Amino acid sequence: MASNRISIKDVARRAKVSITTVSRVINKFPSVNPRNIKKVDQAIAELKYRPNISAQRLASGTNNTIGLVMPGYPGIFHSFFAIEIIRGVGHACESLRLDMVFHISDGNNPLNTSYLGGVIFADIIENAKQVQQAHDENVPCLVINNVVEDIDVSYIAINNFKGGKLAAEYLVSLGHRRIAVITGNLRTQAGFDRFDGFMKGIDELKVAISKELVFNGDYSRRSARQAAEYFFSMDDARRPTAVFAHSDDMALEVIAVAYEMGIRVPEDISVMGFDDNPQAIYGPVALTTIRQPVFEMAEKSVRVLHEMVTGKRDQKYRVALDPELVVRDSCLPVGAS
Amino acid sequence: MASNRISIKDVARRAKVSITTVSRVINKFPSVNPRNIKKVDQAIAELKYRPNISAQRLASGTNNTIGLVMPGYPGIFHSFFAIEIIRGVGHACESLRLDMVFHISDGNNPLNTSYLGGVIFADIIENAKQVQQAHDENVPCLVINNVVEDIDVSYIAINNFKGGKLAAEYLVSLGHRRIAVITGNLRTQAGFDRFDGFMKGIDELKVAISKELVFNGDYSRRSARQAAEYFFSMDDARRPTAVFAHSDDMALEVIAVAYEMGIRVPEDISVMGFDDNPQAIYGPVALTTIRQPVFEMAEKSVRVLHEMVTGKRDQKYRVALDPELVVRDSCLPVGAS
DNA sequence: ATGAAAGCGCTAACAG
DNA sequence: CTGTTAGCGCTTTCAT
Repeated sequence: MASNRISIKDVARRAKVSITTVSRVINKFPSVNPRNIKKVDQAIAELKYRPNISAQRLASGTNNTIGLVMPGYPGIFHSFFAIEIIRGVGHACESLRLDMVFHISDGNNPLNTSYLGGVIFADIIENAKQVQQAHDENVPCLVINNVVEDIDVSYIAINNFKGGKLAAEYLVSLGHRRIAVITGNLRTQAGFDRFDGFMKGIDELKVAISKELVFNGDYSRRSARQAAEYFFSMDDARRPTAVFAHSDDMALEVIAVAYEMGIRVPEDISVMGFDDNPQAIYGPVALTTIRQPVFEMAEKSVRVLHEMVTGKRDQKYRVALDPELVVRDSCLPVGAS
Repeated sequence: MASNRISIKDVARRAKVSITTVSRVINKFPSVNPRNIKKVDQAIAELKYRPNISAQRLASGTNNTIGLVMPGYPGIFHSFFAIEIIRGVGHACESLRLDMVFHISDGNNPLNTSYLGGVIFADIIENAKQVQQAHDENVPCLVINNVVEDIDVSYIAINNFKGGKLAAEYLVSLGHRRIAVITGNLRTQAGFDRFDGFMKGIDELKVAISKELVFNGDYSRRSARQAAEYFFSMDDARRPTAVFAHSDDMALEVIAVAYEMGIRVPEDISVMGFDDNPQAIYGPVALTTIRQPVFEMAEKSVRVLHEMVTGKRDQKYRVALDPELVVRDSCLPVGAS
């Protein structure tokens, strides 16, 4: 432990008051004589005193540490999603003066929640047990990016179904009929729902999509490249006129492959992404995409959790935020080149 | 605080032993009767008991929480560097059973280190004060990615100067004479050193580089795109035959722009990166780059810090790791197309 | 407005 | 191998 030898006693002695008074000024009780406040503040400064948080927590029985547990599967850290979550949660913790302890988990080791005021699960992938456990242990918890039905916990999710549908409707409205899709990891709820929403949307509009235009990706650029090479090597009659990638990153890769092969976007083919990653604005074409408010979701999750931890909220918080269509330059009506 | 009412006393009562014995089995003391271990473990399981970490810390005077403070400037979170740091630190904490509290900082608010066993600073950008403060407060701390001379702290850095030089030497050995460079943020030590090393390397080899071939970037893809457009619009006599981007991300963007403009890599122009980002292997050409072991550096930093925190290391740890050249397919001898 | 004293839940001598 | 007893540094009654 850091040499933090000076304790509240030293401060009290130096300020010639009781430790209780010192405690009071530390915790900004209103009932302290201004003179004493001054003396104590001065003593604190001179002694470079910093309260021992473990002691504070033990004595007060409070805990403003929250855990952020992220699925640890390979590649997640390179995704826009993960970064935005970390940023959003980190930012909110900073402003609420909460400590965030960060956990990468593959779901195998049980989570030690004993020193956590609450925990935020960034998606549930292979680690539903941990959520169940936290819930069983009565630790306030909240799940991000996942509509959870089987456990009675709070969540803030994105309506990915609607996002997929939005994409389908937009592309079809542009006259596209041969629309390829590069899915995310279908074993995740987000991946599945986007695909599901897209297909249902297509279906409702009486358009059919052949199986060969569905490429099972995994959010990686690598899988997008494979998909693009596959689609672009098709002969004219079968080749898609539009491709909907389930992440902006993948869409960007599709565009890159297109240019490498001398195919222009959007003139020769329309490309649509999902995320609204700012990176996607500065390429050769600004990307048309489905925006999902990840940062906001992450921030909100901290605020809600904090309310639960502090007892200001007793009931569960369960919402699915709507994504929205962001039209930029990478999609054109079919035949408009 | 999470309802964690059951305490060590309850366990002791239930197992019919003293709380000390319970404490001993919790902390895996070797000297406990197997029978008692069993009884205690059972009681713990039945009661769903989880020790109160604040109490443990207060009583033992230890603290296995470490802080990771990252500079909060825009864009950092989208960099390979930041992600690798988080991954590496997170991973090492996981295996050392340390808690990592994550801090995004613009360097303005002072850092509260009172509950931190130690602190890792991921680079120093605008926040040298915080490092100084932690050092003054006697909190074990370690700086990553920065050779720090003016404060007496430990650091693990990368020899970026050497990295830049390596790039210069390789490109020159390939016969290139008009070599463009897209720098990172020159106000960071890493950015400056890479550039410095590169220029010195060029210089030693008696090659001159005109000012117009130096583009002041900032690690963003956006700046790389600007740079590429600028370089590629030059007439044949002035146009560079190779470009060295100070990050793989930027190099990838250069390649993308090249293909968009019908310029082939490496046939028409050689491109070199810096990082060894796995993303850079799957593009149209596998990227030749300078590898810097960021993940390893991050992991190592946790281990070293942990030694400092636990008193197993008393002197400062100060190293600069060597980067290495990774030759793949994006650079060709000049005129070899 | 202030202080004395009793814990918070646990670990660490110290005996036995 | 086990239990008793002090604290760790702070907050919180309860008096004053």
